[in-house]
Amino acid sequence: MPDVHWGYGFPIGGVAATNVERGGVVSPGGVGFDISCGIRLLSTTFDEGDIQPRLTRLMTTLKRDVPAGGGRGGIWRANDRDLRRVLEHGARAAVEAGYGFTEDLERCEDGGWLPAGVGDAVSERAKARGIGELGSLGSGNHFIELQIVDRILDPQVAQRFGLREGQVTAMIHTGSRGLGHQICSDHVREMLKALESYHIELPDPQLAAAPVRSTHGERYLSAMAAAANFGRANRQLLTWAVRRVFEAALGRGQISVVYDVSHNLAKLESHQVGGSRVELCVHRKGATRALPAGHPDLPGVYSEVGQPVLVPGSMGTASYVLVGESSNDAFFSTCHGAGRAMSRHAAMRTGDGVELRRSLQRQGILVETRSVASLPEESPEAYKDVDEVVRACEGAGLSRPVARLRPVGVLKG
DNA sequence: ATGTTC
Repeated sequence: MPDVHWGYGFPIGGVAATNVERGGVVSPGGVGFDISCGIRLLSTTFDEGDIQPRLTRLMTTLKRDVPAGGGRGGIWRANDRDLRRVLEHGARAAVEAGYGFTEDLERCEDGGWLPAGVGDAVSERAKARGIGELGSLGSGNHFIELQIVDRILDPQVAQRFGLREGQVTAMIHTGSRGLGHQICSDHVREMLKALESYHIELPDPQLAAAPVRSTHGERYLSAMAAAANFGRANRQLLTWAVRRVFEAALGRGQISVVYDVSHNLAKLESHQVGGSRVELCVHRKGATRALPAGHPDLPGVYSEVGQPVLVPGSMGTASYVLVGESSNDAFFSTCHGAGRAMSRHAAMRTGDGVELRRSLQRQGILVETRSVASLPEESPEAYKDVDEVVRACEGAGLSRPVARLRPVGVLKG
């Protein structure tokens, strides 16, 4: 994908499909450490004029109510049984516990959950790291952003997505936190020990892999599904927090899910390859699934137009909503964001966090964070131009732009 | 991305 950059084992912005029936492998490095990291977009019944006078209050409350940064707890004080339900049922478990509505799930990839039996493929350590982080933002490039629909590029599709010019939206970017990270580490280690038994030779241990149809492959995929469920429940819990914050600041209004989609996941999918249907294990790492109109896996509400694709820019630049295209020849995948142009280390040398925050504020973007000092890691300078990335995807026939969103408030981890 | 090195 055009937002490609260096990553662990596989690049971020990469799509790799393996043929399951012919011994194709699954590789944790092809998914990434932050399993099921992804974006959820919320539409609101509010307009820019409704939130501008209360923006400071909205952002302060959001910062107060959303645990962010490392090890700061989660919204849901979950017990072992709650965690188990989350690992097995994802966003559905969060909704059943009162953190949202059944309608939310309809507008999530996979209905918000993948079937996952939680055996010993999810280690006790992974569960211990996850239980206190249910409903937390994390750090790095994770954020909650309040945006204004700046431009509608495809009116018909935008209408179906529930988007109109001047409308307030909220974008949530987070993943599976320490739990997903631990699952990735655990399974890379397990697979490395088993390489010889599968006759796999690798140029680099970061490419650790096992056949999809093998003990190690199946164990990873079931743990990965549990982590994906955690990530989706996490975004559902943050949705609940956003709804509460809006209600406290602005009173009654409606906040709906536009879509929720992962950009770090491997999925078993059926695709047309060389004239026949084959079962593939499609790894998307920093790449977003983008189903075209008419695809059977789409929820009914989007079946006629195609899947919403949620593409965040960098902090302080626009984000996009795209839609899947039938001309997509990348196993129905497209970009996932602007993509880094600088390493975190190089980005830290571009300037001072306090100054960056001030400069964004001058552009009408209120930034709240617990760590101003690390803000330059996420400086817009450190990222590619999202408008160009989106154009490249359109030119390649991967996806088509539907709406451009401009930020007014950002909560960073 | 991450109890930023088990």
